[in-house]
Amino acid sequence: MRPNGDNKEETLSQASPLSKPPIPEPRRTLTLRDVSEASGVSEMTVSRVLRNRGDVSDSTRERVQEAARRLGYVPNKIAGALASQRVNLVAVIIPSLSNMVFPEVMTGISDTLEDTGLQPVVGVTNYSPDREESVLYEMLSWRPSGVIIAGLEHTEAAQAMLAQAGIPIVEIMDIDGSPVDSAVGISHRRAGRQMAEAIIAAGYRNIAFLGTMMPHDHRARKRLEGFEEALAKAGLSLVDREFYSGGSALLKGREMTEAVLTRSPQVDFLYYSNDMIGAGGLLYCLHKGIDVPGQVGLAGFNGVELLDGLPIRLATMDACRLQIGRVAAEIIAGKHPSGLIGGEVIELFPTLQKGDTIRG
Amino acid sequence: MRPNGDNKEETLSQASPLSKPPIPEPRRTLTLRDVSEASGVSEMTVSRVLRNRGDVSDSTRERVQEAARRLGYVPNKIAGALASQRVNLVAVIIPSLSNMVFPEVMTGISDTLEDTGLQPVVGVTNYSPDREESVLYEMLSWRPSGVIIAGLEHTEAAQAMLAQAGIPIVEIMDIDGSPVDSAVGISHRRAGRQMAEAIIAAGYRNIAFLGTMMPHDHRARKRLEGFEEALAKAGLSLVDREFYSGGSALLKGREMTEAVLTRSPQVDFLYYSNDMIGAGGLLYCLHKGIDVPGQVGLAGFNGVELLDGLPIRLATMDACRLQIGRVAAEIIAGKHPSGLIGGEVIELFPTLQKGDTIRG
DNA sequence: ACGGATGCTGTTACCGCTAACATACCGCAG
DNA sequence: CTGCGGTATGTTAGCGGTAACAGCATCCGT
Repeated sequence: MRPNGDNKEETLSQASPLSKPPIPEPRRTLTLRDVSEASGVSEMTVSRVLRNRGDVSDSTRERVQEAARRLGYVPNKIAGALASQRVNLVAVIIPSLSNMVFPEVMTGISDTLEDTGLQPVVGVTNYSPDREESVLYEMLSWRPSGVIIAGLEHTEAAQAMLAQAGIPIVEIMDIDGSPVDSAVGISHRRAGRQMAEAIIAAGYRNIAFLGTMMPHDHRARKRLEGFEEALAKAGLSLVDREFYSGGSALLKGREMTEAVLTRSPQVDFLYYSNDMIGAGGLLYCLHKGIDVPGQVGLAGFNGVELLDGLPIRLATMDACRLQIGRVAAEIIAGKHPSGLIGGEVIELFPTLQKGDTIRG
Repeated sequence: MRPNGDNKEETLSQASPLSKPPIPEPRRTLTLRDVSEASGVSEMTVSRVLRNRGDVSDSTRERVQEAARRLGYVPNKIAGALASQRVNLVAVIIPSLSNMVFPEVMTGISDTLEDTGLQPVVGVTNYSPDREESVLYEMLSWRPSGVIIAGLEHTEAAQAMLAQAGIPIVEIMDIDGSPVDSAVGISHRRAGRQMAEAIIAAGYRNIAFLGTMMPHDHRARKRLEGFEEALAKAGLSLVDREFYSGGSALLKGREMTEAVLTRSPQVDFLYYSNDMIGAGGLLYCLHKGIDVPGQVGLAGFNGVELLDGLPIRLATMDACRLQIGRVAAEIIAGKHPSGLIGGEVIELFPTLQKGDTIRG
C-alpha cells in the first residue's frame, strides 16, 4: 500500500506512451512529472495550470487539465507547502466537541474561512492543559498560517510556543486575562456579574449555584467569580452549591437540582453554569409542579439552540459563539478591520435573555 | 511575519555564537540546523534524537534535547513527511458536527488512535456531496495514512479518488451498499425494519413518520425505507409524514408533532428520524397531557445521551457510534483482527431500547 | 528597424528533513 | 598487530513541488 520506491525513469517511460485509456496505472501515486509527461509540457507549466497562477495559453491549459483529470492526479500539498513556505491551514484548538458550544464556533470559523483558501484543522484537548500543549505542538509542526485557541490559560511551554510561532494567534471565548497576541471573546466575569444583578433585581435572595467540577474550565470559574462578586456587593452569598462531572448533562441537571432543592428548601434561585444542566433542572422543576419563576427562578449560560424547544424558555446569556468564530477567522485571514495590526483584544457583549424563568 | 528568505549562512554565523541566553532570536523560524549548531552535532544526529530513532549516546542526546528545548524548536513535519514519505494523519470526513452523533464517533476514533502515533483530522461536508468531494480532495492532497468517511454514497469523482488513493479507506455508519474498501456500520434498512416490527407487535396501527428533509441523508432515508417495507409486509402503510430542515431540532420536533397530531388525529404512533426531534415531540405530548405510550407511542433513533435526562425514556435504537469509531480507527491503524487484509465489511447490530414510549 | 513590453514556457536552485550509506572509533578475539 | 563486529556520528541524495529568473517569440510605438 505504501508508495514503493521503484526507480522512476524506467517505470515511467514504459508506463505512459501517451496512450489515452482512462486510469493507466493505479499503482504508484502520481506526481507532477506524470502529468507533465502525459501532456507534453514541463512540470512547471503543469504546476502553473493546476494552481491557476501565471500565464498559460488556453490550449496548453486545457491539455494539462485534461491529462490531470484523466490520470486522477491529486497534488501533493506537502511538497507544495515546503517549496512555497505557505500552508493554507489554520489550527483550531478547543476543549471539547460534545459541548454544543464549540461546534457553533467552528461554524463561524468555517464560514468565514470558506472563501479565503484557508482550511481549519481541529484539535481537541478535553480540558487538559497537557493535552493542549501536545496538540498545539503537533499542530505547529505543520506550520499553519494561524492559530485559534480557546481560552487564555495555557501551560508555560504552550505560551512560549504561541509567542514564538511567528504567526497570528487568536485566543477565543474569553478576554479576562492577557492574550499572547489577539483575543476575541466576552468577559465571563462580567457575564456572571450581570446575571447576578438581574437575579437580585428580580427579588431573589436565596441563590444556589450548580455547575461543572472541571478545574480547567476557567470560563465557568470566572462566571462564578463574577457572580459571587455581585452577590457580595448586594450583601448576599450563595446559599448552596453543587458540582458534577461527566455523564449526561441534562440528567445531571435534573439530579443536582433535586439534591439542592431537597437539601436547601429555602433556595429560590438556581444558577447553572451551562444551559444543558439548566434545561435538566427546568424539566425537573416543571415535572415536580414547582412554580417557575414564582417559587424558584432558574438561569443558565450559553444560549444554545436546544432551549427553543423547551416548554418554557430558560433565562440565559448568549455567548456570541458564532460571532467569536467569525471574528477570530477574520483576524487570521487578515480581513478584520482592526486585526491588521495584531494584538487586539476584541470584546463582545452577550445579551441577557430573561426568558420565562426569572420573574418580573 | 512570514519566514523571510534571508541568506542562511551569514545570518546564522553571526546569530548563534554558541552563546546560552534562553531564546536567542525569535525572528526566523528555527530549523534542525539551528539546533545542530547550538549543540555542536550534525543535523542528522539531532533528527535522530528528536525522533528517538537510532543509536545516540546519552551525553549527546541530552545536549541536543537541552538545546532544542532552550531554543523552542518545533520540528517541521512538512519537511519530515516529504522526506520520509510518511504522514501520521488520518482524514475523517463527516457530514456535521452539530449532530451529537459524529462527535461520539470522533471520540471512538481519537481514543483508538491515541497510542498509535496517528492523528485524526476532521473535515465537515454539511451533507453536500460536492463539498464532500472537495474536502476529500483537499485532505488527500496532504497524503494521509488513511481515510475514514461517513456513508457509502459519494460522487463519482470522490469514489475514484478513494479507490486510487492507495491507502486504507473505511466507510462508516452504513453498510447497505458496496464500499470502496472497508466498511463499518449498521444496516439502517434493517434498523428501520426492526423498529417497525416492534411497533406493530405492540399493537400500533396508525403510524406517522417525522424526519429530515435532507435529500442527502441517505441513512435516514434507508431507515425509512426499511420501516415502510416492514409496514407493507404487515399490510400497513404510513398514515402521515412530516419533514423539516434546519432550526432547533427539539423545537422542530415539537412543531411537527403538533402539526401531525392536529392533521391526523387518528395517529397512534410517531416514528422520528432522530432522537432530538423525538425528544421535542415527547416533551410536546407530555405537555399536552397525551397518554404516552397508551394513546400515542413514540420512537426515535440514535440513543443519544440527552435522552437520559428526559422525564420518561424515549424508545430508540443505539447506533453503535462509539464502536464504529473504534473499529474504523483500528482498521486504519492495522490493529483490527480482520482488517489486516482490507476490504472487510463489518456489520454492527444496534439494540432496540423500548424505553417508556412503546407500550407492552 | 529597433528597444522594450508582453506572453508563454523552461531551467535551476532550493524548502527542511530523513533513508541509506559511509566513516570513525572502540574493544577484543585470533 | 590485524581484522571484525558493534556503536556513534557524519555525508549524500533526494522527497515533490515552487520562486525566481532566463529564454524566446510576438507585438508595439516611434
